[in-house]
Amino acid sequence: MRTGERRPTLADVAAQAGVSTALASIVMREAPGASAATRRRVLEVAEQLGYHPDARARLLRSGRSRLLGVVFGVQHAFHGDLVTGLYDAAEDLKYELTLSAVTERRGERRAIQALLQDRCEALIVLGPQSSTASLAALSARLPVVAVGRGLRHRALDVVRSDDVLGLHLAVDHLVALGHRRIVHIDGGRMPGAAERRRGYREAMRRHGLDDEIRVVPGGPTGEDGAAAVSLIRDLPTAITVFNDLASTGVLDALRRAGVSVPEDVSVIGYDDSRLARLTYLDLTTIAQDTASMTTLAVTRALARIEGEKVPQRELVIPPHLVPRGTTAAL
Amino acid sequence: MRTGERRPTLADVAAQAGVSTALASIVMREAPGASAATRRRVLEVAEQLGYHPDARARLLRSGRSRLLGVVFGVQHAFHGDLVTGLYDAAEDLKYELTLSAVTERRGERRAIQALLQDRCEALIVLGPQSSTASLAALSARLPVVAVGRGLRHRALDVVRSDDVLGLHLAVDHLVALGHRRIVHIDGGRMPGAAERRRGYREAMRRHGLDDEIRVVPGGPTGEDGAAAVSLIRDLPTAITVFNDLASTGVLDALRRAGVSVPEDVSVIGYDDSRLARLTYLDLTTIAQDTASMTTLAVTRALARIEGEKVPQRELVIPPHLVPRGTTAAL
DNA sequence: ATGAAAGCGCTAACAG
DNA sequence: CTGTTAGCGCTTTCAT
Repeated sequence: MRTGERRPTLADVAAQAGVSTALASIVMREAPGASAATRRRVLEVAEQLGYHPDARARLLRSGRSRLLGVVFGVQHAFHGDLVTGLYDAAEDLKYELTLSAVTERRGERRAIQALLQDRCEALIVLGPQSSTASLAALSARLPVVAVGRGLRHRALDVVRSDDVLGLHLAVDHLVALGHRRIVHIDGGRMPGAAERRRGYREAMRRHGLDDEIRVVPGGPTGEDGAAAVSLIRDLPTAITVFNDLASTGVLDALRRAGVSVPEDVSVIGYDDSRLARLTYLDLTTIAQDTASMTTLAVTRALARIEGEKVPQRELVIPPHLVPRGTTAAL
Repeated sequence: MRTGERRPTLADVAAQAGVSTALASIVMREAPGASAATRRRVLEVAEQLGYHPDARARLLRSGRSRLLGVVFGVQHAFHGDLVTGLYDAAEDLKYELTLSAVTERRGERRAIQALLQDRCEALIVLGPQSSTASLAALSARLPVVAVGRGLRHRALDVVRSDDVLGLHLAVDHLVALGHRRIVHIDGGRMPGAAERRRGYREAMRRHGLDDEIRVVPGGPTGEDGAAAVSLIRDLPTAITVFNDLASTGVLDALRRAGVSVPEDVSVIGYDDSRLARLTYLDLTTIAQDTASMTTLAVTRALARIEGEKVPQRELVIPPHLVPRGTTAAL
């Protein structure tokens, strides 16, 4: 189906339009310095020949790639939201995004390697798994922005959600509804778990509920949530859970135990994932502000590329509560 | 943190190692024609200098990009599985994958455009949304493989799952368990819905259950599934549902109605999504063979690039049943 | 086994 | 406004 001929080059277009390649180049990249007539003619020929500029040659010559590398987990629903936001944020800036996925068999190291070969000018790593040290080493080569995980290193920019605040919001909401006996189901060693745990404890204390503090070991999966429920000694009136997925396990375990939500027990998740939005789950949850996070990540990457001075390496974005059907007044 | 110096080029490595760039090039791309000693020395210097080959220059010179463009929906969980499979399939071939995401605000057209500028040699489009005509037009420029949606056009390669067979398997499974009164909840106008509907009807007839055929209008979402349940007149003993997500709605609606699964009613979903695998859902479902689909998609793309003759434009992969906890003998 | 030279498709100086 | 010249960093003949 394909024509055997090679694809047209700028030289072809130029020749066909009867101008030099330099002039054709000016037209193609909409640079000033070509007459309207020429401009029209070149564009016409380009269209007719089906010419598409060769991004690689272009970038090779201009010395810069104008590429922002994004490392993301392709199985990770939340990363999908972030990638969407990143595209939006990069939209009008004259930078392109290039994606490199982390899969079960393709580690973060390989994903990053591919991006380096593409000569990206900065890296935005979603939920980085590499060691702080190795990312910091990378940052000697190009700016690295970590999103969603709080790495502490002077060479790394970090954009993350304020997980401590997230649990403050959750507990405040429950207390406002009259709850006092509130249990937190923990996320173990997952990124963010420590902060959420701390946020829970702080908020409980702030409300004078020191004696009610109960942290039950859990994890990130539905099973973890379900298992955690069975560890709870006397049923509280409300539960804050590490994330939405674990919450679904919690909801299911409660239901099996004959406990109604939110009549008997209120439940709050974390992430505002698609799961939480399912109408029949209708999970009250804490939403991370992906729009702000992605915009800031891109802005920060560009600032580093341009060599601007930036005041702080870490940007902490406040999340917000999304009240839905799994929380109710006592 | 970054050193101000430009990144090392092959010439730097060559000079430092005391060889020509040509020789250094041979070493870097593991081509034959360099002594072990040279090889070692060059590699050593490269490592020490932190040299990374410039993919763009490399490809520019060699005239080919050895790039396979992949268009995928970043929000689409199933696409995540496919992308993972594609990376695996491309692993040992000397082609690289380059991803371009479709988001709510970044249409398939833009995603494809970016890939064209990257000089991909073939396009693999997951769940294409563009018109058959526009994809066919594209295929005049480079091979296009559509995955997961059955486009019928002589210029397009298609790799998809056999949805008709999928529902045969579902119905057969239920019949083997003693079910006869089996309802199908439909997917409306979604890709694959028509085939699944047809597969249901065919299988029912094959089992002599013509009189039991009941197709209830539904859709792809959880809500659709829940709504469909309320449309069912007299409760059957089993339900086949368009997909897993809708199945969760079905399960929830049944539960609310006091119907136990699988004791009273068996339910089968479709996709074997992560949802289905959640232990507390434990949904019996039909799994698409993503490994085969992705392997074949890559193989086919390469065959087209190499200009091989291929017997058929459409590859239909059989799915398989994943028996779990939502189906039981009558 | 190694090196010299040419050039991939394009853009950036500089001339005119 | 337009053309000429020189590469970007690499691979590929073709010599040696």
